[in-house]
Amino acid sequence: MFSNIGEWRRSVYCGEVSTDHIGREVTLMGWIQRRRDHGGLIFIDLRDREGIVQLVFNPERSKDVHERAHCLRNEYVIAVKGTVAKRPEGTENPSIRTGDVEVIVKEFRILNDSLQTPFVIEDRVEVTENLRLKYRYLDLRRTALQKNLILRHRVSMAVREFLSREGFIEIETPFLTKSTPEGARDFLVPSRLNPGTFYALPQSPQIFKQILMIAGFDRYFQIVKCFRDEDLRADRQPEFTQIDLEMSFVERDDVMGIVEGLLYHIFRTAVGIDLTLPFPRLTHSEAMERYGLDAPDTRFGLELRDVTGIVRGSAFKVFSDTIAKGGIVKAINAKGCGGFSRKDLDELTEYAKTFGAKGLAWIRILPEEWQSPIAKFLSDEEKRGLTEVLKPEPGDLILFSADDAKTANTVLGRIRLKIAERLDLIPKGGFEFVWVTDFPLLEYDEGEGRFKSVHHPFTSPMDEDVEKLATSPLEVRSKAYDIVLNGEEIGGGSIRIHRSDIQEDIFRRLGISDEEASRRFGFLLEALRYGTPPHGGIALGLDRLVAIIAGAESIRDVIAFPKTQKAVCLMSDAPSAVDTKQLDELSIKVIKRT
RNA sequence: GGGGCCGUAGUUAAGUUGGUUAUAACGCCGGCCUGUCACGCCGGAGGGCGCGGGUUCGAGUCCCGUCGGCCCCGCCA
Repeated sequence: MFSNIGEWRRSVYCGEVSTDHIGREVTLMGWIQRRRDHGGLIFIDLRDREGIVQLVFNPERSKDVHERAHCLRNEYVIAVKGTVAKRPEGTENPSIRTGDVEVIVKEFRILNDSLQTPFVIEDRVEVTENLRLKYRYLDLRRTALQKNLILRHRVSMAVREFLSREGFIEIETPFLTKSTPEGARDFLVPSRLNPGTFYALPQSPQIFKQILMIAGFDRYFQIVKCFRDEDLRADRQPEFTQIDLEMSFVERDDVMGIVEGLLYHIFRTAVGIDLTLPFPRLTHSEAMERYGLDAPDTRFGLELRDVTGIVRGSAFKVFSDTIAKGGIVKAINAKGCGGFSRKDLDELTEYAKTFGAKGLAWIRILPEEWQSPIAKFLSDEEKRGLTEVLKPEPGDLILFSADDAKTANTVLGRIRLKIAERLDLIPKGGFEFVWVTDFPLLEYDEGEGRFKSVHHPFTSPMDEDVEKLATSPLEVRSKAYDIVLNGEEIGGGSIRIHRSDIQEDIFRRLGISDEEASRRFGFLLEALRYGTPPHGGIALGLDRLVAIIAGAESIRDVIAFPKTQKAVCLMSDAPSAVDTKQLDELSIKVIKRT
């Protein structure tokens, strides 16, 4: 039954057979997508990477070939020789690219059969994700995923083209590297040759790329896997890919300019869209004030308003007490949401609570009155103030969050997104970029009782804020910048500290002792003393970028072999236990925990 | 560490206040069919409801536990 391909070689991809081939003999190799057996005529859709084409087995052409075609089933792999013909008038299929032609089969070889697949290989067939992940090789046969991975390839090519042209040199950095104390949890790799010691997989090539700048490469880039052992999300995998780059003798605008050029080139060549440059910029505090989040979705309005000044002395104690304690009150006018039911509002409140809100105050704007549990506490003056700021009209819904600034903003920022989703305010198919700049350098970690870097400890403070490091460290801004696309952070970078004295000072302020700093980062601190040029860079999340371009819900749909939320590969069943012998060689003993 | 949703033929789903033999569509198998393309028509096979307990005369339906998938909070310099 089976044949080898022998001397047969593909002459054209199934999806590329066109009217140009009419009358010519072609050789195709592919998978059987579907069989339509009319008893007489048999039609088979043959699929390969580029698409499908209809094969015709006609008993009048060859009784033998037609006879043999009866045993063909879905996902069998066959090679076909036949003549391309224009389809008879009226039988064209405009829904496929090859729909004007068909291949009259003269001869075919069955290269392999297939079990019945656990699910049908078709985009419109919805299958649960665990099944898709277990049979990833079948899932990847579907055109949607093939398209995504081909898009990903085109984006990668565009990156290499553009950055090479701009003088960036692609240099590989080690995967077996050193654990760093700050940041995410490391994946560790035991060293057999050095029992009891471990490499860490890189969370990013950060230090290596800085050292490449010290080494004088001037411009570096890499499309590189990074590893972080943290919990997964729709947009987070334990291993993910960064477009990593670093430049010497630059300031912030130079890096941002290169990234804008890079994204322009990516969208131009891989997507066919001309972006408008430059991208708008927001400072971090502006983003927080107007959108409540440091990754604002600027595709729609519905901006947050600060009403702290209006309700400072309010009889509604939740407002006035919060403000008295240093908090703020933010409000949003959800246009046209006045019809939200009590249940809707309760659900919204529950949602708000997941982000730390204690509650969510609301006012329904009716033609004659403001309907709300808090309306009776609001003075006429407060109502006037709110009216001026929020411009409420009958049918609107006003929502408030009162809390410390960060919580109040976050809560209402999330509510803003929820409302926009519900009101269908988010334009489909668009790409809105925005830079977020002027991040604080440090934040205070209550849990650990120390300062932490907002970006990373190598980020340079703003020159004009350096002296505030000693007096009011939380007010020091950094030379960090994030690039946000459609409300998702797709990259972040900064100008780095290029002086060892400042770097040591920052480590001290982060509560990292000189001893620890030298143990963990000693090689960097030493390198910084040997003529380090000013430098900075950025890393873009390739998975996220491609996912957004592809319109994918999750980055799993743009990664060939992704892991589940428990970081398991359902296809290969990694991670798994290993032989005691392997552990012995590594001087590792597994402790069972109850 | 926590919250929510989900798990029923190969697949996707339905399954009433617990009550005869667990439904449907697609897929699969067989037959018929020379212009279909989500081909059509006829016929057929296929599951005991993720797993383990419990309540009950009786459990996909209720309870407890457990495993797995997804979304989210924390976490992700």
